[in-house]
Amino acid sequence: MNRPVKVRFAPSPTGALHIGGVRTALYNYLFARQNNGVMLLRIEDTDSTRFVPGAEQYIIEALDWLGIKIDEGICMDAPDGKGAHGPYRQSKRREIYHKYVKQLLDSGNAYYAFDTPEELEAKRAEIANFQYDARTRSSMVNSLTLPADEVKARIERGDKYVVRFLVQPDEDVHVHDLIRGEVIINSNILDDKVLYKSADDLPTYHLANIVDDHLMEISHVIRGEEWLPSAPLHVLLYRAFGWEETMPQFAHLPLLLKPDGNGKLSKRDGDRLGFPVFPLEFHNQKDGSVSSGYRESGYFPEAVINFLALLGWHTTGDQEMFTMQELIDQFSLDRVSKSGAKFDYEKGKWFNHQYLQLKKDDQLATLFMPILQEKGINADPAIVAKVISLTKDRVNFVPELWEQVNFFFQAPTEYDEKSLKKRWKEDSPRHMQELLSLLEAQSDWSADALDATVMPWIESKEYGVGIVMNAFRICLVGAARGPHIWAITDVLGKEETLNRVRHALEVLQ
RNA sequence: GGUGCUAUCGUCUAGUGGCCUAGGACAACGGCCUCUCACGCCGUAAACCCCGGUUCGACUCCGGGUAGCACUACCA
Repeated sequence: MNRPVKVRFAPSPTGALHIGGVRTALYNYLFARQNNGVMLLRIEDTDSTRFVPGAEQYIIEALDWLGIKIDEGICMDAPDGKGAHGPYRQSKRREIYHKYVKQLLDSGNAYYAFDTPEELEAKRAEIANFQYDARTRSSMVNSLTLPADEVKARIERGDKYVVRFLVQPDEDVHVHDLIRGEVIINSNILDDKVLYKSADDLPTYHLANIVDDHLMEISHVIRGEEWLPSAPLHVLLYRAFGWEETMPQFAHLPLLLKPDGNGKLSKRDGDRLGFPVFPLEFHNQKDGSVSSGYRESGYFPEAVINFLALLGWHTTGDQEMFTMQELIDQFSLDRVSKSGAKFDYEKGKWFNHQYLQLKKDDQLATLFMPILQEKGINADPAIVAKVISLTKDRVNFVPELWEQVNFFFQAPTEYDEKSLKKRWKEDSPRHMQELLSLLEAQSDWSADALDATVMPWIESKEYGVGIVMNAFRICLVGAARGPHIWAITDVLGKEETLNRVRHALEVLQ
C-alpha cells in the first residue's frame, strides 16, 4: 500500500524542547521532504499537570530558527494550526476522544475501572511487580467484575473512573520497525493501560496518539526509542479500532546519551558540563529557571542541524558537512543507527567553526555589531568586517570574536605579564624608541611600505626580527597574540600606532 | 525483578562474508608554517565486548554469555 508520506512531530509543552526532540523533529522533516510528504506539528498537551506556559511558543520558535518547516498543524504563521484535520492541540479534541473511547467500550476492547490511585498504590506495595492485566483484573474493581447495574450506578453517581484497554493474553504482537526490523512482544507483559484519565477528563498519550495519527492520516511515526516498549500496545489499539490497514509504519530512533558515563542526555548534564541542551534560551515561567540555548550561545542553525543529523545517522562515504538540502537528498531511515549516540559537544563546536568560516565577513560583522555596541564601541561596519576577516579563523563563535579583536578598538591599558616576561627584553625600550622615530618619518603607511622600511632597519642593526616585532606587538596589542603585525598597523593607522608605542614606552621600562 | 533494544578507536561513525595490515571526522599528541597567538597543513597513537558455531574464509551470518540503555504511572 502506497500512501502519501505524512509525518508528525508531537511534543508536549512541558518545558523547553530538548535537543533529542529537535533531532527527532529533524529526522521527521528530512524524511517528509525527501518523499514530498507533509510535516505536521501537533501539541500533545493531555497532561494538564505538567503544562508549562510558553513552552508551545518556544517549540514553534525553535523549529523555525532551525529551518524545520511545518506544513500542517501548529506553526509560526498559524498559531492555532492550519490544515483540514484540526484542532492540532490535543486539549481541544476532547469530544473526538470521547467518541473513540466509547467505540472501544462498546466493542468490548476497553472497560471501566474504579480503583483509586491510592488503591493501586497499595496493591503495588503489597504485591511485587503488580500489573493490571489478565491475571489481576478479575480481582480489581471494574466493569468486568462488578454487576452491570452497579457499574451504571457508579458512573451516574459521578464516581471517578478510568477507562482501561483490555489486552488479550498469550499473544505475540509483531511490530515492524523501519530501523530495527521485526520486534515481537508477548501480550502477557503488557498491562491494561489507562486510556482515559479521571483526573482531567482527557485521554492518555496512547489513546490520543493513535486516534490523532489515524485521523490526521499519518503514514510514518518516527519517534524516540523510549516508545518502542509501548509500540505493541499501539498496534493492538489500531487493531481494536479496526484501523490496521492504514496503521502508520514505525521507526524508533536511538537515544541521545550523556557525553560521559551512561544514560540519556538530560538538562542537568548540560549544566554540569557547560553546554546547552536546548535550541533556544528558555525562561521557565513555572519554576522561574533559565536554561541556555544554542542560539544564544552563538551557534548557527545550520551547524546545529548538521551536528544533530550526524548523531545517529550517516551515509556511506566520508562527508561531514551537509546542507539541509543535502541531508534531505541523502537521508534514509535504514541508515539510522540502532544504538544510542553519546552527545559529543566538542564536535558541535567544530561544526560551528566550519560554518563560521563559510560566512561572509560583512555577514559576520552584522552579527557582531550588537556585541561591540554592548561593549560601548561604535565602529564602522567596514572596519569591523576587516578585523573579522583577520581573526575569524581562530574562533568557533561570533561572541568569541571580541577577545580577538578588542585591541583594534581599545588601546591596551595594561600589558599581559606572561607576554612581557617572554617578549619584552632589556633592549626593547631602546628598540621601540628607534622604531618610533623610524615610523614617525614614514609617509607611506601601507603594509608593504612599512615592511620595506622596518625589516632592513632590523637587519642592519642586527636586533633580530622576533625581538623587535614581538615588542612592537606588545605595544599595539598588549599581549603576544593577534594577526600579522602589518595587518594591525593597517587598521590602526599611523597616529594610533605611534600613540600606542609612545604609551608603552611611558609605562614599560 | 520482568520485557525489549543495542554492542567497531575516548567520541560520532564507514564497513552488508574475501576489497580490512579495519577507512573518515572530533578530541589527544608530535611536527611544519611563523614576529606572537591561532588557523591551516602533515603525521602519530587509538577499536571489531567475550565464547562457541556455520564457512575454504568472519567485524560482517547463527547461538550463548556479558555489558549498556530504554520501558515497566490516571507522564509523555
